[in-house]
Amino acid sequence: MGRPCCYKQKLRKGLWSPEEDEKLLNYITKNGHGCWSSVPKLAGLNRCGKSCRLRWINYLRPDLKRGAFSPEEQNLIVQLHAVLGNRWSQIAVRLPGRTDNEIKNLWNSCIKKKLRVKGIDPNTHKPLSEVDNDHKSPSLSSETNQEFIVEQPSDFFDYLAFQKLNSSLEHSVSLDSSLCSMIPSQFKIDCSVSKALFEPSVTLFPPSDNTSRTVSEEDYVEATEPNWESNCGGMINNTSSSLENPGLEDMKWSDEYLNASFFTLQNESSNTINVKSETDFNSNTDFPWSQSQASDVFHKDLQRMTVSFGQSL
DNA sequence: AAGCGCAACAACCGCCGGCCA
DNA sequence: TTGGCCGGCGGTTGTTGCGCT
Repeated sequence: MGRPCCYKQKLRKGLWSPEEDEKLLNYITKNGHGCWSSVPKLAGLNRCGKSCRLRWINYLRPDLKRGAFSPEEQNLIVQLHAVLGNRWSQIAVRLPGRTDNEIKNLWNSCIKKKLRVKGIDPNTHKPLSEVDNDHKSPSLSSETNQEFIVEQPSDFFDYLAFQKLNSSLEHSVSLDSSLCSMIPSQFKIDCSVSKALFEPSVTLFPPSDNTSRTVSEEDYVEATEPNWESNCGGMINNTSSSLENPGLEDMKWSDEYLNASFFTLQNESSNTINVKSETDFNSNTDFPWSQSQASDVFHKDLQRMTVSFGQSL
């Protein structure tokens, strides 16, 4: 555990030369990567397999999108971060052509700062003033570099990052019934009794054109003056399935769940904001990776969620 | 021109989980 | 069941380029 790879050999480290890039690119183009540990030897590189893998994934892969992140992409990252936290690889799956490393760097170097300037805590996606008041809250270790760590099962809604109780709704968030049924039983009371209000996904940029967007224009939050009261909102719809399903611990991660929309944001005009389900993403013909790969990722993610909340669903 | 600070990007490190003998 | 190997992930550090003084 933790042993540096290829520690016995004197392998080259640091920046990659154009010659090394060419060797690796040529080799993988012709042969595929196969077992990464054998790639450097076969490609004639004095690098460890891990380094080759990273170079390929983050730089040489032909399906990478080059150039700056668009405002739409940045908004999407913020929205996804609110849901997924620091799971960069999960976020990257939803941004075709972008790598987890790239997104992580953008977040740490740029987006974090922009959110703070706009008075939003990048860890919790709450207004900074609220976060200050929440310092005693055990739910988030915001003072450490372990961002967005859910420490208690009771923080299920913190995990979803839209947590907020409020009775005045203009926008509602309704969990898909199938997802609601996955919520561990100890949270059911929140589903059925309280209106768990969801803060909106924060956007850094106003919609600039009519390109495909995850969030409808009506739901754009004026970033310069965040109006949580009017934009937050929603409740986790309790459904009969969630109440009447007594055997959560026996529940399996069936295709039905995997194909279900993760959740849907609704505003009063019935426009919907879909946080796309894996199925939606898979249907994107531009998506460079296989459906099974993406599905696996989603499956894994959901399993992690259950582990996080100490339940086997 | 030199020095400095900062932002962006690239790469490494340590850990974890899955797989397999 | 156990231990080693491997790939993947997220945090962190190092490097580079640019603007400012």
